[in-house]
Amino acid sequence: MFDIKSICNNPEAFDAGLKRRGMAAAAEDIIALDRMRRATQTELQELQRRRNEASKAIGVAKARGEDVAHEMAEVRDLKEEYQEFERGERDLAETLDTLLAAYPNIPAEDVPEGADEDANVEIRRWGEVPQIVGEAKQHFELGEALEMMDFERAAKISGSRFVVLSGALARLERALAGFMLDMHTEEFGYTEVAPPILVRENAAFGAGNLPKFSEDLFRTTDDYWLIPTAEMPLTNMIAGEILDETELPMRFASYTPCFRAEAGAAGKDTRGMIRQHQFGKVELVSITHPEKSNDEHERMTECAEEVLRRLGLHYRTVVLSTGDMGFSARKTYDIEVWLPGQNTYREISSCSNCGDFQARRMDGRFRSEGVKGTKFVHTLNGSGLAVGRALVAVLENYQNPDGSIVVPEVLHSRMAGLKRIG
RNA sequence: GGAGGGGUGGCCGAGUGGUUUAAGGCGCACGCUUGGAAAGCGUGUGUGCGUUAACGCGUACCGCGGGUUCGAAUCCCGCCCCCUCCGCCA
Repeated sequence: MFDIKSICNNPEAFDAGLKRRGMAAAAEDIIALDRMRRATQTELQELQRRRNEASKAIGVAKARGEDVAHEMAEVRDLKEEYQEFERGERDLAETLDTLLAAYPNIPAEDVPEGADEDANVEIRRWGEVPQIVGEAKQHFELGEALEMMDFERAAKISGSRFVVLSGALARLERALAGFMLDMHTEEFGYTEVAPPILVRENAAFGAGNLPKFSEDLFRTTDDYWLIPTAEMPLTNMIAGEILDETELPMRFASYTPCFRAEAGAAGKDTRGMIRQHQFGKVELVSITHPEKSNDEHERMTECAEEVLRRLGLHYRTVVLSTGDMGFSARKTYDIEVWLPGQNTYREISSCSNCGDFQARRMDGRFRSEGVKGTKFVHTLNGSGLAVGRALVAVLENYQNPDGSIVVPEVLHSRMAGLKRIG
Protein backbone atom coordinates (compact mmCIF):
# COMPACT_ATOMS: atom_id res chain seq x y z
CA MET A 1 0.00 0.00 0.00
CA PHE A 2 1.37 3.35 -0.95
CA ASP A 3 1.26 6.81 0.42
CA ILE A 4 -0.54 8.86 -2.22
CA LYS A 5 1.50 11.86 -1.16
CA SER A 6 4.81 10.20 -1.93
CA ILE A 7 3.55 9.23 -5.36
CA CYS A 8 2.46 12.81 -6.04
CA ASN A 9 5.76 14.19 -4.76
CA ASN A 10 7.89 11.80 -6.73
CA PRO A 11 5.95 10.11 -9.54
CA GLU A 12 9.15 9.23 -11.41
CA ALA A 13 10.43 7.13 -8.50
CA PHE A 14 7.14 5.27 -8.27
CA ASP A 15 7.03 4.51 -11.99
CA ALA A 16 10.70 3.52 -12.00
CA GLY A 17 9.94 1.09 -9.19
CA LEU A 18 7.02 -0.40 -11.10
CA LYS A 19 9.17 -0.70 -14.18
CA ARG A 20 11.76 -2.67 -12.23
CA ARG A 21 8.93 -5.00 -11.29
CA GLY A 22 8.10 -5.32 -14.97
CA MET A 23 4.96 -3.23 -14.67
CA ALA A 24 3.66 -0.30 -16.67
CA ALA A 25 3.89 3.25 -15.37
CA ALA A 26 0.84 4.28 -13.35
CA ALA A 27 1.68 7.46 -11.47
CA GLU A 28 0.00 9.70 -14.01
CA ASP A 29 -3.33 7.90 -13.75
CA ILE A 30 -3.15 7.71 -9.99
CA ILE A 31 -2.34 11.38 -9.62
CA ALA A 32 -5.14 12.35 -12.01
CA LEU A 33 -7.57 10.31 -9.97
CA ASP A 34 -6.34 11.85 -6.75
CA ARG A 35 -6.63 15.33 -8.21
CA MET A 36 -10.19 14.64 -9.24
CA ARG A 37 -11.00 13.38 -5.81
CA ARG A 38 -9.61 16.43 -4.09
CA ALA A 39 -11.36 18.79 -6.48
CA THR A 40 -14.64 17.04 -5.73
CA GLN A 41 -13.94 17.27 -2.05
CA THR A 42 -13.28 20.99 -2.25
CA GLU A 43 -16.60 21.64 -3.95
CA LEU A 44 -18.36 19.41 -1.48
CA GLN A 45 -16.84 21.32 1.41
CA GLU A 46 -17.99 24.64 0.02
CA LEU A 47 -21.55 23.33 -0.20
CA GLN A 48 -21.34 21.94 3.30
CA ARG A 49 -20.09 25.26 4.59
CA ARG A 50 -23.12 27.00 3.11
CA ARG A 51 -25.44 24.42 4.57
CA ASN A 52 -23.89 24.64 8.04
CA GLU A 53 -24.09 28.40 8.05
CA ALA A 54 -27.74 28.42 7.05
CA SER A 55 -28.68 25.70 9.51
CA LYS A 56 -27.03 27.51 12.33
CA ALA A 57 -28.94 30.67 11.46
CA ILE A 58 -32.18 28.70 11.44
CA GLY A 59 -31.44 27.40 14.89
CA VAL A 60 -30.82 30.88 16.22
CA ALA A 61 -33.91 32.36 14.53
CA LYS A 62 -36.08 29.51 15.74
CA ALA A 63 -34.93 30.09 19.29
CA ARG A 64 -36.20 33.66 18.94
CA GLY A 65 -39.55 32.34 17.75
CA GLU A 66 -39.24 33.66 14.20
CA ASP A 67 -40.80 31.99 11.19
CA VAL A 68 -38.11 30.09 9.29
CA ALA A 69 -40.12 28.10 6.77
CA HIS A 70 -38.60 29.95 3.82
CA GLU A 71 -35.00 29.45 4.99
CA MET A 72 -35.62 25.78 5.64
CA ALA A 73 -36.91 25.28 2.12
CA GLU A 74 -33.81 26.98 0.74
CA VAL A 75 -31.41 24.69 2.54
CA ARG A 76 -33.47 21.71 1.51
CA ASP A 77 -32.73 22.60 -2.09
CA LEU A 78 -29.00 22.53 -1.39
CA LYS A 79 -29.24 18.99 -0.18
CA GLU A 80 -29.55 17.16 -3.44
CA GLU A 81 -26.53 18.92 -4.78
CA TYR A 82 -24.16 18.20 -1.93
CA GLN A 83 -25.31 14.61 -1.62
CA GLU A 84 -24.29 14.10 -5.20
CA PHE A 85 -20.81 15.39 -4.45
CA GLU A 86 -20.71 13.23 -1.34
CA ARG A 87 -21.31 10.12 -3.43
CA GLY A 88 -18.83 11.25 -6.05
CA GLU A 89 -16.12 11.86 -3.49
CA ARG A 90 -16.67 8.50 -1.83
CA ASP A 91 -16.60 6.61 -5.12
CA LEU A 92 -13.39 8.29 -6.19
CA ALA A 93 -11.74 7.58 -2.83
CA GLU A 94 -12.73 3.94 -3.04
CA THR A 95 -11.45 3.59 -6.60
CA LEU A 96 -8.19 5.16 -5.53
CA ASP A 97 -7.79 2.89 -2.49
CA THR A 98 -8.54 -0.21 -4.51
CA LEU A 99 -6.03 0.85 -7.12
CA LEU A 100 -3.31 1.60 -4.58
CA ALA A 101 -3.84 -1.71 -2.79
CA ALA A 102 -3.14 -3.62 -5.99
CA TYR A 103 0.43 -2.41 -6.50
CA PRO A 104 3.35 -4.42 -5.13
CA ASN A 105 6.06 -2.94 -2.98
CA ILE A 106 8.80 -0.98 -4.75
CA PRO A 107 12.11 -2.88 -4.75
CA ALA A 108 15.03 -1.51 -2.76
CA GLU A 109 17.74 0.15 -4.82
CA ASP A 110 20.30 -2.61 -4.35
CA VAL A 111 17.97 -5.35 -5.59
CA PRO A 112 19.19 -6.81 -8.90
CA GLU A 113 16.85 -6.23 -11.81
CA GLY A 114 15.52 -9.20 -13.72
CA ALA A 115 12.46 -11.02 -14.95
CA ASP A 116 12.66 -14.14 -12.79
CA GLU A 117 14.81 -16.35 -10.60
CA ASP A 118 17.52 -16.59 -13.26
CA ALA A 119 18.46 -13.02 -12.36
CA ASN A 120 18.92 -13.82 -8.66
CA VAL A 121 22.42 -13.17 -7.40
CA GLU A 122 24.30 -15.52 -5.10
CA ILE A 123 25.92 -13.53 -2.33
CA ARG A 124 27.49 -16.24 -0.19
CA ARG A 125 27.88 -19.95 0.25
CA TRP A 126 28.65 -22.09 3.27
CA GLY A 127 30.09 -25.59 3.46
CA GLU A 128 30.62 -27.93 0.57
CA VAL A 129 28.58 -30.30 -1.53
CA PRO A 130 28.67 -33.51 0.53
CA GLN A 131 30.07 -36.69 -0.98
CA ILE A 132 27.36 -39.34 -0.86
CA VAL A 133 28.64 -42.88 -1.01
CA GLY A 134 26.86 -44.66 -3.82
CA GLU A 135 23.99 -43.10 -5.71
CA ALA A 136 22.26 -40.34 -3.77
CA LYS A 137 18.59 -41.17 -3.22
CA GLN A 138 15.79 -38.70 -2.98
CA HIS A 139 14.16 -38.15 0.40
CA PHE A 140 10.94 -39.91 -0.52
CA GLU A 141 12.79 -43.01 -1.65
CA LEU A 142 14.61 -43.06 1.67
CA GLY A 143 11.53 -42.27 3.73
CA GLU A 144 9.32 -44.81 2.02
CA ALA A 145 11.97 -47.51 2.31
CA LEU A 146 12.14 -46.79 6.03
CA GLU A 147 8.33 -47.10 6.07
CA MET A 148 8.10 -43.86 7.97
CA MET A 149 6.95 -41.59 5.13
CA ASP A 150 3.66 -42.60 3.59
CA PHE A 151 2.16 -40.70 0.67
CA GLU A 152 -0.41 -43.36 -0.20
CA ARG A 153 -2.08 -43.27 3.15
CA ALA A 154 -1.91 -39.48 3.16
CA ALA A 155 -3.68 -39.48 -0.22
CA LYS A 156 -6.33 -41.79 1.17
CA ILE A 157 -6.98 -39.35 3.97
CA SER A 158 -6.41 -35.98 2.31
CA GLY A 159 -5.45 -36.40 -1.34
CA SER A 160 -2.26 -35.36 -3.05
CA ARG A 161 0.35 -33.04 -1.57
CA PHE A 162 0.05 -34.47 1.91
CA VAL A 163 2.24 -36.87 3.82
CA VAL A 164 2.03 -39.11 6.86
CA LEU A 165 5.24 -39.25 8.86
CA SER A 166 5.62 -41.83 11.56
CA GLY A 167 8.08 -43.18 14.07
CA ALA A 168 11.53 -41.67 13.99
CA LEU A 169 10.71 -39.35 11.10
CA ALA A 170 7.74 -37.86 12.94
CA ARG A 171 10.04 -37.42 15.88
CA LEU A 172 12.72 -35.91 13.66
CA GLU A 173 10.33 -33.28 12.44
CA ARG A 174 9.43 -32.34 15.98
CA ALA A 175 13.12 -32.34 16.96
CA LEU A 176 14.00 -29.99 14.11
CA ALA A 177 11.23 -27.58 14.99
CA GLY A 178 12.16 -27.55 18.67
CA PHE A 179 15.83 -27.10 17.87
CA MET A 180 15.14 -24.08 15.65
CA LEU A 181 12.64 -22.47 17.96
CA ASP A 182 14.82 -22.85 21.05
CA MET A 183 17.78 -21.38 19.23
CA HIS A 184 15.95 -18.27 18.08
CA THR A 185 14.29 -17.66 21.43
CA GLU A 186 17.14 -18.59 23.76
CA GLU A 187 20.05 -17.17 21.79
CA PHE A 188 18.77 -14.60 19.31
CA GLY A 189 16.26 -12.60 21.30
CA TYR A 190 13.04 -13.70 19.64
CA THR A 191 9.93 -14.07 21.77
CA GLU A 192 8.10 -17.33 21.23
CA VAL A 193 4.51 -16.81 20.12
CA ALA A 194 1.76 -19.36 19.63
CA PRO A 195 -0.65 -17.48 17.34
CA PRO A 196 -4.00 -18.33 15.77
CA ILE A 197 -3.59 -20.11 12.46
CA LEU A 198 -7.05 -19.19 11.22
CA VAL A 199 -7.24 -15.49 10.53
CA ARG A 200 -9.75 -12.95 9.41
CA GLU A 201 -9.74 -11.20 6.09
CA ASN A 202 -8.24 -7.98 7.42
CA ALA A 203 -5.14 -9.85 8.67
CA ALA A 204 -4.67 -11.44 5.26
CA PHE A 205 -5.08 -8.03 3.65
CA GLY A 206 -2.56 -6.44 5.98
CA ALA A 207 0.13 -8.95 5.13
CA GLY A 208 -0.51 -8.38 1.42
CA ASN A 209 -2.03 -11.78 0.53
CA LEU A 210 -5.47 -10.36 -0.09
CA PRO A 211 -7.19 -9.26 -2.18
CA LYS A 212 -4.83 -10.28 -4.98
CA PHE A 213 -3.72 -13.79 -4.05
CA SER A 214 -6.82 -15.42 -2.65
CA GLU A 215 -6.35 -18.41 -4.95
CA ASP A 216 -3.16 -19.33 -3.07
CA LEU A 217 -4.98 -19.63 0.24
CA PHE A 218 -7.43 -22.03 1.83
CA ARG A 219 -10.59 -20.59 3.29
CA THR A 220 -13.08 -22.07 5.71
CA THR A 221 -16.80 -22.08 5.08
CA ASP A 222 -17.29 -19.35 7.66
CA ASP A 223 -14.70 -17.10 6.08
CA TYR A 224 -11.59 -17.68 8.08
CA TRP A 225 -8.40 -18.00 6.10
CA LEU A 226 -5.82 -20.68 6.91
CA ILE A 227 -2.45 -19.06 7.28
CA PRO A 228 0.09 -19.77 4.50
CA THR A 229 2.78 -18.68 6.96
CA ALA A 230 2.94 -17.45 10.56
CA GLU A 231 4.07 -14.15 9.10
CA MET A 232 0.38 -13.40 8.74
CA PRO A 233 -0.65 -13.50 12.41
CA LEU A 234 2.74 -12.35 13.73
CA THR A 235 2.99 -9.24 11.59
CA ASN A 236 -0.60 -8.38 12.39
CA MET A 237 0.25 -8.37 16.09
CA ILE A 238 0.89 -4.64 15.76
CA ALA A 239 -2.09 -3.86 13.51
CA GLY A 240 -3.87 -0.67 14.51
CA GLU A 241 -1.43 -0.04 17.34
CA ILE A 242 0.73 2.93 18.17
CA LEU A 243 3.86 1.58 19.80
CA ASP A 244 6.40 3.48 21.80
CA GLU A 245 9.76 3.73 20.05
CA THR A 246 11.41 2.12 23.07
CA GLU A 247 9.44 -1.09 22.42
CA LEU A 248 11.25 -1.55 19.10
CA PRO A 249 12.51 -3.80 17.79
CA MET A 250 9.95 -6.50 18.50
CA ARG A 251 11.05 -9.99 17.54
CA PHE A 252 8.64 -12.91 17.33
CA ALA A 253 9.24 -16.58 16.56
CA SER A 254 6.54 -19.21 15.98
CA TYR A 255 6.32 -22.81 14.97
CA THR A 256 3.05 -23.33 13.13
CA PRO A 257 1.52 -25.43 10.41
CA CYS A 258 1.21 -23.54 7.11
CA PHE A 259 -1.40 -24.15 4.43
CA ARG A 260 -1.04 -23.38 0.76
CA ALA A 261 -3.38 -24.15 -2.09
CA GLU A 262 -0.50 -24.31 -4.60
CA ALA A 263 -3.01 -23.43 -7.29
CA GLY A 264 -0.41 -22.31 -9.81
CA ALA A 265 1.95 -25.20 -9.16
CA ALA A 266 0.11 -28.04 -10.86
CA GLY A 267 2.58 -30.68 -11.99
CA LYS A 268 5.44 -29.06 -10.07
CA ASP A 269 7.30 -31.04 -7.40
CA THR A 270 4.55 -33.61 -7.36
CA ARG A 271 6.66 -36.27 -5.70
CA GLY A 272 7.83 -36.04 -2.16
CA MET A 273 7.60 -33.47 0.56
CA ILE A 274 8.99 -30.42 -1.22
CA ARG A 275 5.65 -28.87 -2.09
CA GLN A 276 2.79 -29.77 0.22
CA HIS A 277 -0.57 -28.27 1.06
CA GLN A 278 0.40 -28.44 4.71
CA PHE A 279 3.85 -28.08 6.24
CA GLY A 280 5.49 -26.95 9.45
CA LYS A 281 7.57 -23.81 9.60
CA VAL A 282 9.42 -21.85 12.22
CA GLU A 283 8.85 -18.22 11.32
CA LEU A 284 10.67 -15.09 12.42
CA VAL A 285 9.07 -11.66 12.37
CA SER A 286 10.64 -8.36 13.37
CA ILE A 287 8.95 -5.01 13.87
CA THR A 288 11.52 -2.23 13.67
CA HIS A 289 12.24 1.46 13.50
CA PRO A 290 12.41 2.52 9.81
CA GLU A 291 16.11 3.28 10.06
CA LYS A 292 16.91 -0.11 11.54
CA SER A 293 15.16 -2.45 9.13
CA ASN A 294 18.10 -2.95 6.78
CA ASP A 295 20.35 -4.05 9.64
CA GLU A 296 17.59 -6.21 11.04
CA HIS A 297 17.21 -7.88 7.65
CA GLU A 298 20.87 -8.93 7.68
CA ARG A 299 20.58 -10.07 11.28
CA MET A 300 17.47 -12.15 10.60
CA THR A 301 19.06 -13.83 7.59
CA GLU A 302 22.08 -14.64 9.79
CA CYS A 303 19.79 -16.25 12.36
CA ALA A 304 18.22 -18.46 9.70
CA GLU A 305 21.58 -19.43 8.20
CA GLU A 306 22.90 -20.38 11.62
CA VAL A 307 20.31 -23.16 11.81
CA LEU A 308 21.75 -24.75 8.66
CA ARG A 309 25.32 -24.36 9.85
CA ARG A 310 24.58 -26.15 13.09
CA LEU A 311 22.83 -28.90 11.20
CA GLY A 312 25.91 -29.14 8.98
CA LEU A 313 23.92 -28.53 5.80
CA HIS A 314 25.58 -26.92 2.80
CA TYR A 315 23.72 -23.87 1.51
CA ARG A 316 23.97 -20.71 -0.49
CA THR A 317 22.24 -17.39 -0.01
CA VAL A 318 20.86 -15.43 -2.92
CA VAL A 319 19.28 -12.03 -3.21
CA LEU A 320 16.10 -12.25 -5.26
CA SER A 321 15.79 -10.21 -8.42
CA THR A 322 13.00 -7.70 -8.86
CA GLY A 323 11.02 -10.24 -10.88
CA ASP A 324 11.21 -13.01 -8.30
CA MET A 325 10.26 -11.06 -5.19
CA GLY A 326 6.94 -11.38 -3.42
CA PHE A 327 4.23 -8.74 -3.44
CA SER A 328 4.98 -7.11 -0.09
CA ALA A 329 8.79 -7.26 -0.11
CA ARG A 330 11.24 -4.53 -0.93
CA LYS A 331 14.19 -6.89 -0.65
CA THR A 332 14.41 -10.64 -0.15
CA TYR A 333 17.17 -13.12 0.61
CA ASP A 334 16.50 -16.76 -0.14
CA ILE A 335 18.57 -19.40 1.56
CA GLU A 336 18.90 -22.51 -0.56
CA VAL A 337 20.01 -25.80 0.89
CA TRP A 338 21.84 -28.44 -1.12
CA LEU A 339 19.79 -31.58 -1.80
CA PRO A 340 22.02 -34.45 -2.99
CA GLY A 341 19.05 -36.55 -4.10
CA GLN A 342 17.89 -33.79 -6.42
CA ASN A 343 21.43 -32.66 -7.14
CA THR A 344 20.41 -29.04 -6.74
CA TYR A 345 19.83 -26.18 -4.30
CA ARG A 346 16.29 -25.72 -3.01
CA GLU A 347 14.79 -22.81 -1.12
CA ILE A 348 14.54 -23.51 2.59
CA SER A 349 14.15 -19.96 3.87
CA SER A 350 13.05 -16.62 2.52
CA CYS A 351 13.82 -13.46 4.50
CA SER A 352 12.13 -10.24 3.44
CA ASN A 353 12.22 -6.63 4.45
CA CYS A 354 8.79 -5.18 3.70
CA GLY A 355 9.61 -1.63 4.74
CA ASP A 356 6.43 0.23 5.70
CA PHE A 357 4.35 -1.53 3.03
CA GLN A 358 2.55 -3.92 5.38
CA ALA A 359 2.52 -1.41 8.23
CA ARG A 360 0.51 0.98 6.09
CA ARG A 361 -1.96 -1.72 5.14
CA MET A 362 -2.52 -2.69 8.76
CA ASP A 363 -1.93 0.75 10.28
CA GLY A 364 0.95 -0.15 12.60
CA ARG A 365 2.78 2.90 13.88
CA PHE A 366 5.13 4.13 16.59
CA ARG A 367 5.73 7.34 18.43
CA SER A 368 9.05 8.84 19.50
CA GLU A 369 9.45 10.84 22.67
CA GLY A 370 9.38 14.57 22.06
CA VAL A 371 8.35 14.14 18.43
CA LYS A 372 4.91 15.15 17.24
CA GLY A 373 2.87 12.62 15.31
CA THR A 374 3.42 8.99 14.45
CA LYS A 375 5.39 7.03 11.87
CA PHE A 376 4.86 3.64 10.33
CA VAL A 377 7.04 0.80 11.59
CA HIS A 378 8.92 -1.50 9.26
CA THR A 379 8.10 -5.20 9.17
CA LEU A 380 10.35 -8.13 8.30
CA ASN A 381 9.72 -11.81 8.08
CA GLY A 382 11.83 -14.87 7.44
CA SER A 383 11.64 -18.61 7.71
CA GLY A 384 13.90 -19.96 10.30
CA LEU A 385 13.40 -22.55 8.71
CA ALA A 386 10.79 -24.45 6.75
CA VAL A 387 10.69 -27.62 8.84
CA GLY A 388 9.39 -29.98 6.15
CA ARG A 389 12.16 -29.03 3.78
CA ALA A 390 14.71 -29.19 6.60
CA LEU A 391 13.67 -32.79 7.15
CA VAL A 392 14.09 -33.46 3.45
CA ALA A 393 17.57 -31.92 3.61
CA VAL A 394 18.63 -34.00 6.60
CA LEU A 395 17.47 -37.21 4.93
CA GLU A 396 19.23 -36.54 1.65
CA ASN A 397 22.45 -35.16 3.14
CA TYR A 398 22.84 -37.72 5.93
CA GLN A 399 21.89 -40.85 4.00
CA ASN A 400 23.96 -44.01 4.09
CA PRO A 401 24.32 -46.50 1.22
CA ASP A 402 22.04 -48.91 3.09
CA GLY A 403 19.27 -46.35 3.27
CA SER A 404 19.71 -45.50 6.92
CA ILE A 405 20.01 -41.89 8.10
CA VAL A 406 22.59 -40.41 10.45
CA VAL A 407 20.96 -38.07 12.97
CA PRO A 408 22.85 -34.73 13.11
CA GLU A 409 24.60 -34.36 16.42
CA VAL A 410 22.71 -31.27 17.56
CA LEU A 411 19.49 -33.29 17.43
CA HIS A 412 20.61 -36.29 19.45
CA SER A 413 19.24 -35.00 22.73
CA ARG A 414 15.92 -34.29 21.07
CA MET A 415 15.74 -37.77 19.54
CA ALA A 416 16.10 -39.60 22.86
CA GLY A 417 19.73 -40.27 22.02
CA LEU A 418 18.95 -41.88 18.68
CA LYS A 419 21.98 -41.48 16.38
CA ARG A 420 20.78 -43.32 13.38
CA ILE A 421 17.43 -43.97 11.77
CA GLY A 422 16.94 -47.35 10.09
C1' G B 1 -27.24 -21.88 20.12
C1' G B 2 -30.00 -18.27 23.82
C1' A B 3 -29.96 -13.45 26.54
C1' G B 4 -27.77 -8.86 27.41
C1' G B 5 -24.00 -4.76 27.30
C1' G B 6 -20.78 -1.93 24.37
C1' G B 7 -17.46 0.62 20.14
C1' U B 8 -16.16 8.69 21.23
C1' G B 9 -9.13 11.75 20.31
C1' G B 10 -2.33 8.83 22.32
C1' C B 11 -5.27 6.60 26.73
C1' C B 12 -9.59 6.87 30.20
C1' G B 13 -14.23 8.98 29.92
C1' A B 14 -18.83 12.61 29.56
C1' G B 15 -22.20 13.57 26.00
C1' U B 16 -30.35 11.18 23.89
C1' G B 17 -31.56 16.92 17.83
C1' G B 18 -29.20 23.42 17.58
C1' U B 19 -22.58 28.32 20.54
C1' U B 20 -20.06 20.57 20.88
C1' U B 21 -15.97 24.96 18.05
C1' A B 22 -16.48 16.85 21.34
C1' A B 23 -16.75 18.49 28.54
C1' G B 24 -13.42 16.58 32.18
C1' G B 25 -9.23 13.69 33.52
C1' C B 26 -4.53 11.13 32.41
C1' G B 27 -0.33 11.31 29.48
C1' C B 28 2.80 14.43 26.58
C1' A B 29 5.16 19.35 25.07
C1' C B 30 6.38 24.30 26.35
C1' G B 31 6.49 28.14 30.00
C1' C B 32 6.26 30.15 35.13
C1' U B 33 8.10 28.86 39.86
C1' U B 34 13.02 26.56 42.09
C1' G B 35 19.87 26.40 43.96
C1' G B 36 18.10 21.89 41.33
C1' A B 37 14.01 18.65 41.17
C1' A B 38 9.09 17.21 42.63
C1' A B 39 4.57 19.37 43.56
C1' G B 40 1.81 23.51 42.02
C1' C B 41 0.19 27.07 38.35
C1' G B 42 -0.41 28.57 33.17
C1' U B 43 -0.52 27.53 27.90
C1' G B 44 -0.74 24.06 24.24
C1' U B 45 -1.54 19.10 22.47
C1' G B 46 -5.60 14.28 16.65
C1' U B 47 -5.91 13.10 11.28
C1' G B 48 -7.19 13.99 6.00
C1' C B 49 -8.43 17.73 2.48
C1' G B 50 -8.86 22.82 0.89
C1' U B 51 -7.16 27.83 1.57
C1' U B 52 -3.29 31.41 3.40
C1' A B 53 3.24 34.74 2.83
C1' A B 54 2.15 33.62 7.83
C1' C B 55 -1.12 33.81 12.30
C1' G B 56 -5.11 31.49 10.88
C1' C B 57 -9.74 30.14 8.42
C1' G B 58 -13.06 26.37 6.23
C1' U B 59 -14.56 21.22 5.97
C1' A B 60 -14.92 16.10 7.13
C1' C B 61 -13.95 12.23 10.63
C1' C B 62 -17.35 9.83 17.43
C1' G B 63 -16.74 1.19 14.52
C1' C B 64 -18.55 0.91 8.87
C1' G B 65 -22.57 1.95 5.38
C1' G B 66 -27.43 3.82 4.34
C1' G B 67 -31.74 6.85 6.03
C1' U B 68 -34.74 10.79 8.65
C1' U B 69 -33.96 16.29 9.37
C1' C B 70 -32.96 23.02 7.70
C1' G B 71 -29.38 20.73 11.25
C1' A B 72 -27.12 13.98 13.74
C1' A B 73 -21.79 11.59 18.15
C1' U B 74 -27.14 11.91 19.57
C1' C B 75 -33.07 9.33 16.17
C1' C B 76 -34.13 4.93 12.47
C1' C B 77 -32.28 0.60 9.37
C1' G B 78 -28.33 -2.83 7.80
C1' C B 79 -23.40 -4.65 8.61
C1' C B 80 -18.61 -5.38 11.27
C1' C B 81 -16.09 -5.92 15.79
C1' C B 82 -15.49 -6.47 21.26
C1' C B 83 -17.32 -7.97 26.07
C1' U B 84 -20.63 -10.44 29.94
C1' C B 85 -24.00 -14.36 31.46
C1' C B 86 -26.41 -19.15 30.24
C1' G B 87 -26.15 -23.74 27.32
C1' C B 88 -22.96 -27.12 24.60
C1' C B 89 -17.95 -28.66 23.95
C1' A B 90 -11.61 -30.03 23.60
